[in-house]
Amino acid sequence: MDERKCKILQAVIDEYIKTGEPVGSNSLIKQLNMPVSSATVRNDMVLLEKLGYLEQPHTSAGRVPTHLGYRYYINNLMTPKQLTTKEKTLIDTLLLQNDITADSVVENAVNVLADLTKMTVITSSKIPIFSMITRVEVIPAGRRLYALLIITSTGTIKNKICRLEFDLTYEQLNFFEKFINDTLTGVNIDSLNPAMLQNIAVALGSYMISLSPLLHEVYKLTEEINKTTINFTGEQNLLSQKSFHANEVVDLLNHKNELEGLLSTALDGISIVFGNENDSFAISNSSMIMSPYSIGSQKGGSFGLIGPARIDYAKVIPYVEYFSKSVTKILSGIVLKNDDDNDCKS
Amino acid sequence: MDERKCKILQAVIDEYIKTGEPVGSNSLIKQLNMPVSSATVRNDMVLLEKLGYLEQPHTSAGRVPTHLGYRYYINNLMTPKQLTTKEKTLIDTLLLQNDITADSVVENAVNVLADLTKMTVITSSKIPIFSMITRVEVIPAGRRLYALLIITSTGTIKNKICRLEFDLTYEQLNFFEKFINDTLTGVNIDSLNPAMLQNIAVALGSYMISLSPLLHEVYKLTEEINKTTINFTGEQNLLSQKSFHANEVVDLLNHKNELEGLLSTALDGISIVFGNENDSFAISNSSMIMSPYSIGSQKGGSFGLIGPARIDYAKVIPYVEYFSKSVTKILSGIVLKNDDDNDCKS
DNA sequence: TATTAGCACTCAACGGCATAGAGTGCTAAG
DNA sequence: CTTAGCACTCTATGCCGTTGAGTGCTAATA
Repeated sequence: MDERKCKILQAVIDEYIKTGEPVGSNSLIKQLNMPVSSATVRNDMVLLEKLGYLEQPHTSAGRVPTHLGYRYYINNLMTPKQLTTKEKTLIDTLLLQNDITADSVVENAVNVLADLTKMTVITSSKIPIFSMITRVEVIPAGRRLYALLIITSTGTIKNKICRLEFDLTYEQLNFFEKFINDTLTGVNIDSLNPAMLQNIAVALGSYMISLSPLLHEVYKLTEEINKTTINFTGEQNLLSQKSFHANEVVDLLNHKNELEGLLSTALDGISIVFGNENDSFAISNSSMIMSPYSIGSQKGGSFGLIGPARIDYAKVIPYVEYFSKSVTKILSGIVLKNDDDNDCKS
Repeated sequence: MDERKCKILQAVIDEYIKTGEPVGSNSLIKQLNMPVSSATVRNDMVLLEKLGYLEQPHTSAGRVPTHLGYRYYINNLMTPKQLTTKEKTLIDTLLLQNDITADSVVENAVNVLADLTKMTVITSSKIPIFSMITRVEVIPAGRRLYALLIITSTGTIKNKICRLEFDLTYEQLNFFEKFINDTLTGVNIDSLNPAMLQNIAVALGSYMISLSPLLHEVYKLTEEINKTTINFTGEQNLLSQKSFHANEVVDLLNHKNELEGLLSTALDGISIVFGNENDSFAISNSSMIMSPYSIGSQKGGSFGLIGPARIDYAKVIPYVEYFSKSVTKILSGIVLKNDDDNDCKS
């Protein structure tokens, strides 16, 4: 891979990303005004094809990048278009417009990212994993109906309404609320498990029979908070990609679980997957750019941008990097703020 | 419109719904073994075309129903395929699997309906309009953070986290919670308005300055509950319709507001709209079957099934009718149940 | 008068065929 | 190692001609 071959590979991919058409030797030298002839370029392209970086749709067509080609391009050739300070301040403003709870930060960020890049964004969020229970509330909401509410240190509120088989007295409810808050406040929400639940039930003492159904519902609610949530934004952007069939897209969107698996493999920094390389992400000629975000030193989730393989990586990757960093910073700030002073009642 | 012409129109539409291909006079007499010749059928078809019930894609093609044709078919010709008792009991079971709150009933029903009919279902839900406030809770959730919670008589729980500019004391909070519940419990949620809010703020007396921001947030939350929500289910079913372009579908899904307007026009019983007949519902060759549901005597919302114009109306309409009735019944039951005995604290 | 057999006509769909053009690989010369 | 030149390949495009389903019209029939 001498310098000229690199230049040619880069030019082919740049051009292909721009036009979506196979790139031939002639159009290449015209556009690049290289001091060599098209024949030379052709010879080099044969080599690049042997190396697996390019391929031909058919004999008499130009060259198209392979996944390997894209990877080489991303790692060695492209010059990322760094964000301007103007863009950065715009993003900063947009990201801070909804910074009260961790959930809302991520949700908002994903929207902004999909909007700015005109791509489809997918997030898997594990935020609850390192949040603590801040408060549990039980509120009568009708005949034998009770609303349960859990608030976590990252600002997540989750509620649920449940129907019991019998009525509870005011006294029972009061006891339960005090008991459950004494027991669970400050507990990490992912540390709860059936065994622990059993112990807590026993600790209810004489109230066990009447209150353990409610306890069980609380547990079920924590389980729900615990689930990794996965969300799409900007699906329209995928559907309006004319190179994709609606059916493929629908298929993709229906396989959230596989995508979650993929996203969870995202290592620090940017990683990229191509469709067909991987069974769980199978729209042909598509790719996903992934990056995780964290809270403090712990992993908080990841987001991935999905689009055709010929994404403008040079432009999009800096975006993803900046978002990953910003979201991490904002989330870490929120945890600090909320832990800071949590006792306004004192 | 003599009897034979009706039979022919019906046969054309039945056949077209089944195959999606224009129907010709020959295939018609074969399939229908009518005691007349194809020439006679042709003569009749010319008439049906003049009446506006049929049209030809081009001169040498068979006939295709027009919107007018479908309407005539639906109103006069088709024989609805009534649901069997088996189907009814299945639906009943499915509908009752989540009957705790009004919201969950509707959400569940829409899912089941989309699933059974393999179509896209859209709901506009006005449930909150006739629900009363059952309880308002304010829960400290971090530094200057407060979780607000409103529970309504139909089981809707809506929460929101808000950040205030200053800390509140335990005493202030306690006062607010008692005050706001005394003031708002039993109030219809759509009867709140800015003027009323003003009065309540004044009634806060010496607490007004410190607590009116919180009051304002409560009001904003009621406004949010009040909004007509509109939801899609089974979008995949639309996208996999090969007669629709992905772009059209995306367009449609992005125009929730127009659809809400359309849905709100749904009168009692079934109504049907065709695409292109109406600007706000513009996928060509599509149609929507709508029906409202109620709670007691008040309108609760509507749902609409969206699909190609050649829906199997005879099959789908009875479904929609049955759902409309069932949901109405279940919702009315919930309101009764929840109003029944609302004072377990006594 | 309503029906029908017969027939000429229309038009989309399909396949075959020639052409144009972009691009290639190879070869031989610089 | 580079390049001019050339034969070759293959898609895309457009132009028939054919096929077949379906039509409308007419004249004969019940």
